[in-house]
Amino acid sequence: MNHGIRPSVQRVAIMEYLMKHHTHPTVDTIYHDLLATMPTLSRTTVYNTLELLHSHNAVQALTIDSRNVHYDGMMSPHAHFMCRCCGRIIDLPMHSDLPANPLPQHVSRVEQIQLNYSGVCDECNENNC
Amino acid sequence: MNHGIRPSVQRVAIMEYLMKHHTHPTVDTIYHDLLATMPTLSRTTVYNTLELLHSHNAVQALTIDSRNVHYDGMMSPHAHFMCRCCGRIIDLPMHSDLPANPLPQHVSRVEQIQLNYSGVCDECNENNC
DNA sequence: TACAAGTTTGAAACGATTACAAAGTTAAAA
DNA sequence: TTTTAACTTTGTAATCGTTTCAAACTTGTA
Repeated sequence: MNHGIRPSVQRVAIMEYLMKHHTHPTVDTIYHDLLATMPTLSRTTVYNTLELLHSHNAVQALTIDSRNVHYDGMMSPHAHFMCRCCGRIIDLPMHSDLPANPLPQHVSRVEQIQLNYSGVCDECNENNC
Repeated sequence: MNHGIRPSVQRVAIMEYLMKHHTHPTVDTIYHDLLATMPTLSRTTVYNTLELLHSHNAVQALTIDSRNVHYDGMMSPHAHFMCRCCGRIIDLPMHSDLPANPLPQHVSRVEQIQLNYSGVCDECNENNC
């Protein structure tokens, strides 16, 4: 559960935040939400911790949004959809057990796979936003 | 071929650059390379043009790299691999005709799909970089 | 209790991208 | 042609997510 990472108060709070909220938050969202209960929290700590968690494979760093990185505490294989209107990111099942293994040419090690969809979500489509 | 876009000198140069170079360049790479032959080219024009081409589905905007957007003039379905050491992005075949159609729940319109791998490329693995 | 290693913090720097207004270009009407 | 309006390019300045860095703080261990 702690992935060999020393569990400081801040790190635990950030990891718990990601386990609880499956909203694919950005650094800033996490920072602002946690600030309510941890008034001394620094944005840098959030950056550092997410980088640490990511490098220990405890969280995913989603690059679906070119504007900023989103984080995801759910590590089981699934895809993501981002609505280009409201920006929301939602989880999608990943049917096919994707081409992970037959190691592609020129590639020695595959460490991460992301399957990203984008378009318009139901809600935005109705509000033709 | 021109996707309903008025073909200014700059736009044609940028589109041709992407058709010729399958290196998934960033805005800055395109800007610098074209500057050699178009000394008055502005970085803003490159941004504007790529946004225009992208919105007309003439090019892909790859979000595989959280640092900056890369562009790809090849529109046939294929996946990408980015080496975390050298940063190079290479094309991979996309075997399985991916889950595009059975429209996922909560999604009204899928406009783009990206399948992104990352890890270490052969070359970097040898130079254990 | 003291020290060293590790962690957090906040300010400053960085760099990709966007906003904006002025100058330039193009196309079509008169 | 000439005029005019619409479109395009340009360069500067602003924005904002992220990184850098050093000082202050905390923790575990000697």
